[in-house]
Amino acid sequence: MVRKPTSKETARKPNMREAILAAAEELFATNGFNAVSVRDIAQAAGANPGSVTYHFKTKDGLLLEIYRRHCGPMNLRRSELLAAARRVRDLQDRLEAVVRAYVVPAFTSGSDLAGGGARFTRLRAVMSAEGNEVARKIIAQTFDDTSHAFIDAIHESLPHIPRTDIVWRSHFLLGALYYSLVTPDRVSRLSRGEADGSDAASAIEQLVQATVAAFQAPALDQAAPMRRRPVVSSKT
Amino acid sequence: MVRKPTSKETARKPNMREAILAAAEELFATNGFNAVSVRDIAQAAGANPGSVTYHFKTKDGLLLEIYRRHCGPMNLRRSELLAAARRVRDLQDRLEAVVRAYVVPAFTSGSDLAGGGARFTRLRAVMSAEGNEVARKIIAQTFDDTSHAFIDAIHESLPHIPRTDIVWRSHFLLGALYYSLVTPDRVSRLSRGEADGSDAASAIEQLVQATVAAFQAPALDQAAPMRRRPVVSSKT
DNA sequence: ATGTGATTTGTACTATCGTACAAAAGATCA
DNA sequence: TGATCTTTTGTACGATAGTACAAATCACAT
Repeated sequence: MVRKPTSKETARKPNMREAILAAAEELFATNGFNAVSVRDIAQAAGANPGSVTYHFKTKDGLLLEIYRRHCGPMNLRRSELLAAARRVRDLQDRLEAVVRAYVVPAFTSGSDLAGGGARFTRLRAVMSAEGNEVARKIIAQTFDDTSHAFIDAIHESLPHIPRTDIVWRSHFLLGALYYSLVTPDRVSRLSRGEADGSDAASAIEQLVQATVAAFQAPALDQAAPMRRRPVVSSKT
Repeated sequence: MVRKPTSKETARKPNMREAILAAAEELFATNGFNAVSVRDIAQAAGANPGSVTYHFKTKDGLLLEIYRRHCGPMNLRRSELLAAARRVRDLQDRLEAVVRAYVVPAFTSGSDLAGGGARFTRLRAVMSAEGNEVARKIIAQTFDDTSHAFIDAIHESLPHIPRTDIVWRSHFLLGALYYSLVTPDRVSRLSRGEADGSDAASAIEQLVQATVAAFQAPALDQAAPMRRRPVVSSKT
C-alpha cells in the first residue's frame, strides 16, 4: 500500500500553521511581543484566533516555535561559513572572512524562507530589548556556543588581543547588527538620502569593514601608548 | 510678606510625581512600554493608580515627560563636550575626544539624577526596538540635530572618508552603545566572568577604543585595494 | 458514500488593561 | 478657624487581553 504522506509530514499545501508563523514573526519583529495580540496575528494570517491556540497552545509557544524554526538552519549556515573561513591562510583575510561568516547569515538566510534571516534577526533584537523570558532562555542555550566559536576564531586571527577585548568588540558587533535591522530608516535620514539603510548588501559591507577595523584596534591595556591617558580610566 | 515658594515651584519635599517618573523610567527601561501597566508603576512608586492619571493624564504622557526630563540636560552636556572636543588640535586625538563626547553622557549623566543617564539611554534603546510612536517622534526631533553635529565633527577629523560611511559607522556606534546597556550580562557570560558588562567605565573605554578604530577604517570604495573583492558587492 | 481523525470556526470566560471621576485628605492663607 | 486649591484615594467602566472548548468543516482511507 502506497501511503500518501499526511499533511502533518508534507506541509505541501498552503498551510495555515505556516501562515500564522510568518505573520507572527513579522508582527513581533516590528512591534514587539507584548504589543501584538493573538487576534492581530490571526487576522494578519487570515486565520481564526482559536486556530493559534490549536497549533501552538499559547502565545509563548508560538514564539518558541518561531525560534525553533530558525535557530537550527541559521547556526548550521554559520558553522559552515565559519569552517570555511578558518581555512583562509592569511590572518587578515581570515579575520574578515570570519566576521563575514557571522554577519551574512543574520541578514540573508537563517531558514528555508528567502530573505527571512533579516526578519528573524530583527525579531531577536526586539526580544532582547524587551527582556523577553522565552527568548532569553532559548538564545542563551542556542547561540552562546556559536558565539564562543566565533570569538575563538577571531582570537586566533588576533592572538595579541586579550580575549576580554574580543568579547566586548563582538558584543558591539552584535549590537550594531541588531540596530541596523531595527531602525534602518535612521541611516537614510542621517545621510540625507545618500545611503539606503534597508539595503542589506550595503549594511553588510559597511558592517564588515567597520568591525574588522574595530577588532584590529590595539588592546585596551596598551592603548594610547604615548598619548594622553583617557580621562576615565577603567582599571589600570 | 515673605511668600514661601509653592510646591509647584520647589519640589523640595519628597514628591510623588518624581517617584512615579523614576519608577516608570526603571520599569520601561527593563521591560518595555507595553509590558508595564500603570498599576505596576503606581505600585513601584508607592502611589495610587489614579495618581498617575492625575499627574500625567495618560500613559503616553508619562513617557513623554520622561523624555522631556532627560533630553535637554543630556544634549546640553553633549554640546559642551563636543565643543571642547572640537578644540583639540591633533586630528587623531580630536576624533577620540569627539567619540568620547558622544558616548560618555549616554552612560553617566543626562539629567540631575546621579547615574540616570544609563537608565535613560537604555530606555531609548528599548523604545526604539519596540517601535514606540511617542519615542520615535521626540527622538527624531530632539536627537537628529545632535547626531548631525557629531557626524560633522567626525567628518572633520576624517576628511578622506565619505560622509555616507561616517553615517553608517556612527549608526553602528549607537547600536553598540544601546546593546551594551540592554544586555550587559551577555558580556559577563561570554567572557566567562573575566569582564563585567555592567561596569560603565569599562564599557566606555572599550566602546571608544573600538569605535575610533572603526571610524578610521579605509572607506568602502577604496577597501580591499589589492585583495580579493567582497563576495557580495554593494553597488560598484 | 461514509466514517474518522485533523483542522477551523465561533463564542464565551476570566483577568487585566487604560482611564475617568467623585470623595477624602492635605496644604495654604485670609 | 474656615475657605480654597492641590493632591491622593478608591472605585468603576468599557475595551481588550489570553485562552478554553464545543460545534462545524475538511481531508481522506476504506
